[in-house]
Amino acid sequence: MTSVDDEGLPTKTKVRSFPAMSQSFFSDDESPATDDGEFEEPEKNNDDNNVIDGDDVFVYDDPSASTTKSTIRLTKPASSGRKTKSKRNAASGTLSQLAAKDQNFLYGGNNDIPADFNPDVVTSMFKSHDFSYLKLRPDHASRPIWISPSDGRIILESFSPLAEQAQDFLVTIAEPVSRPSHIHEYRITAYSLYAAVSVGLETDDILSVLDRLSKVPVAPSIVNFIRSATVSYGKVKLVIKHNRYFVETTQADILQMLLKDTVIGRLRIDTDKQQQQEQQQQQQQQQKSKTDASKNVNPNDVEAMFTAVVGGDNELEEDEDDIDAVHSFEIANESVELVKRRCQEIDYPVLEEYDFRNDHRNPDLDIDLKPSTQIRPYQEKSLSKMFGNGRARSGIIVLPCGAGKTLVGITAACTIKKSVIVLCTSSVSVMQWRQQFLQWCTLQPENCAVFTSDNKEMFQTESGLVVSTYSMVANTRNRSHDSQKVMDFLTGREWGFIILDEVHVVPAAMFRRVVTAIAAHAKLGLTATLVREDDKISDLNFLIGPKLYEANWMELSQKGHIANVQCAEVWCPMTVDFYQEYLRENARKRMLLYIMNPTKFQACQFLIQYHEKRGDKIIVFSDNVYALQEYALKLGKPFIYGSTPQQERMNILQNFQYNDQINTIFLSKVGDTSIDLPEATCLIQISSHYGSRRQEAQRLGRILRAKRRNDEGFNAFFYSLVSKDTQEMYYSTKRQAFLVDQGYAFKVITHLHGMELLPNLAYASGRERRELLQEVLLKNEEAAGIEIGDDAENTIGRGGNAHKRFKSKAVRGEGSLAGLAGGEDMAYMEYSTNKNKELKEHHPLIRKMYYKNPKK
DNA sequence: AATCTAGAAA
DNA sequence: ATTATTTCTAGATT
Repeated sequence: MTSVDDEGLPTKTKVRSFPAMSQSFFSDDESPATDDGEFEEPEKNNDDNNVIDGDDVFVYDDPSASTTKSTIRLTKPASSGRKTKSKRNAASGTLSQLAAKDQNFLYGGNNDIPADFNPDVVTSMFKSHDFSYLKLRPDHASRPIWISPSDGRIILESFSPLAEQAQDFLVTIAEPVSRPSHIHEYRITAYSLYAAVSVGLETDDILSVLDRLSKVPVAPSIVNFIRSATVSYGKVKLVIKHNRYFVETTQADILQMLLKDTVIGRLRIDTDKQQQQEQQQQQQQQQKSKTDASKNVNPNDVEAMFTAVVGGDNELEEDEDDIDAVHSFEIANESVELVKRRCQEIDYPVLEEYDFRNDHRNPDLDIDLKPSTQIRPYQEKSLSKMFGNGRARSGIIVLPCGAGKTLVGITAACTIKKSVIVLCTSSVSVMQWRQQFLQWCTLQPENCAVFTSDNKEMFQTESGLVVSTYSMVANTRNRSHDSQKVMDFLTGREWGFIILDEVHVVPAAMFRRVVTAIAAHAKLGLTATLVREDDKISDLNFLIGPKLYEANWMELSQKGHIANVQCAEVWCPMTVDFYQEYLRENARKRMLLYIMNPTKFQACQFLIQYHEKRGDKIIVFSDNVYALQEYALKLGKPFIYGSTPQQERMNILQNFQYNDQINTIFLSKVGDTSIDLPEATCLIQISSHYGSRRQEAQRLGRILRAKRRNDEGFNAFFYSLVSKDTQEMYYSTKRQAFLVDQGYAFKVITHLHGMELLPNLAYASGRERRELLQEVLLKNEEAAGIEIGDDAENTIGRGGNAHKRFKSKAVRGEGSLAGLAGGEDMAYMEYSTNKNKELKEHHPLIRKMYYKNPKK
């Protein structure tokens, strides 16, 4: 059953590529091991290897026994609570790491943790701790979770009868870390607890439910952690009054504490004299005491701080007089972010709730869902987290693409019924949001304004909806006159509600400005992928609010809300020629070589043909524009990339959607965002942006909304084509991490059965392959800055980009322009011969060395 | 009014 | 540690 196509590959390569995926354990449908004693290795069933549709087309690598074993060992102490010494040496990792095929070791050479292992992803929980002292409860088998006493990590057995309830509960109190099929991992953090309490759970509820579900008694360390994290919640509020921000608390001692805080105290600003409120005098007093305190007290000296607070008799007396009074001080709009961040650090996360029903200062907006609008259960669930106590809570809702994020936002807006502002990433989605609003609810078009570069409207009524882009609002550079007018309008009023589409972009320095620029009582962030490759994602906690709800992709797919997707990674061996060059070139040039790998091209061609026959609509993604054009032109398929004019794009997309003859399109990065793609059922990825998990997930999302999803046994397909033994394999693993955490299992396909038999297979002959190689090398030279006039391919593309390139060429001199006019073939010839010479000049010994050290 | 260009930013 | 590619807007040009 297993067949590996290793023809023509260096021996070294063959050996190193053999260890296969370890996630087979998780993707197997066999029931996981029980709790009594040793885990049993799941029986390997070779028939199960052929997963896709039962067709005899794809052959997968057999899971290697050793890898599987180490995987199983790891899960055991997690679910049973018993950990023995012998198990500590197993490689460690989060479940995501375990579930993903661990390709890192391909480069590490052994099973030790490679040096480039990301410590954020992998914890040493199973490696350095011994939990065998924990006593299992007699009825542990019927309890589904286990909690690590050291770091609040929770392991859930998702096959337990109680799993579904437990999952609902855990999603509320903890962050989902990884949710493959059998074992789920969560983590309790201060912020997740804050979110839990903010949706209405009491400390004792949390503890008692945890205790009921846990296989071992909940450790005192965890109990303490939960108690201390939840006790200070909700004491500090941030409210907007007349478009200004106030920090509020009912407890004077907390106010004292905040004012004495080194960060927050300084950010307090004097409240306007005209705006005097009853607590004005109090504030002055407190300010005095604050300055006193900060004079005398070294902020680093906790002891002194404490006595300063306790010793301040006069304030305390005052406070006792009016316990019910609200103490507050004003902060500037710009300081909001700082204050929120600081409050979180000192464990007094600010509460941002909007009591919209009792807000009579801001005019209501006449907006309601149309009666025909249906809300799905999970959408309702996410909204119930937001409006849990009759108020609007700021936070983030995470739903996969195609699951109806827009409708969630609209429903929330219809609940609050105040002026709404929607921000999204591109002007295309601006129009979509507007259209969706008009489609799903009773909002009148005159209440609905759009603010983009070529459309600057304001609503004339006293309340309404504005849709805009982040860059439009965040822009600080010179604005046009109209733009400035609209901006003044946006910043000069109070907004009831702000919807931030694709929130994961917000933490970027530029986009976070919008959060401070616009005063909104309630904020809702929507996203499918709450991950970034930098560490800024946690900033969302104080920029917007806690994560209110995160859908389980697998669950939605099982219930038919999103399509069921088969993910596969196709390993394409490099041809000998290409691998030789690959080993020789520097990192930058290597990329083109592994993307243009002829085997990969063939695999792509084969997959397209196979799926077109099945009647699938196929999208091929390539980040690299050169490769995109080469592939598309060679296969005679339409393609869209950045500089494809709008008209052309529409044309191609329309054809793709309705024309039976056009079943495949090629897309560059533009397909990731900003294009409203018609539905596709198959997706092939030939090149991608390094290790971006977000991009991978976003691309997968393109096939989740397929209408045929409810057909019996319908599957959508997601292929990632990877050149074997190249950098690409490493990136590929990183990219998949998010999806693997969502429970997707990537199958590894090492051989596409019948590919060689494909008629008119591209690059079947050695001559064609060499020509391609030369072309690619030529392209490399050009990219490195050598002037040659080989840009002819680009002009064939449907892009308006052509002129751009011509222009840049023209600057370089008349000679290259002449080449463009018709001499390009000559250029090819010339460089081809040069390359050939270079090839021969390499000493055989040197080549051998490269084989030995493929990393170099 | 459409189209292009530059600069910034992701 | 960082490229390449793409987007966005405002303003100039046709």
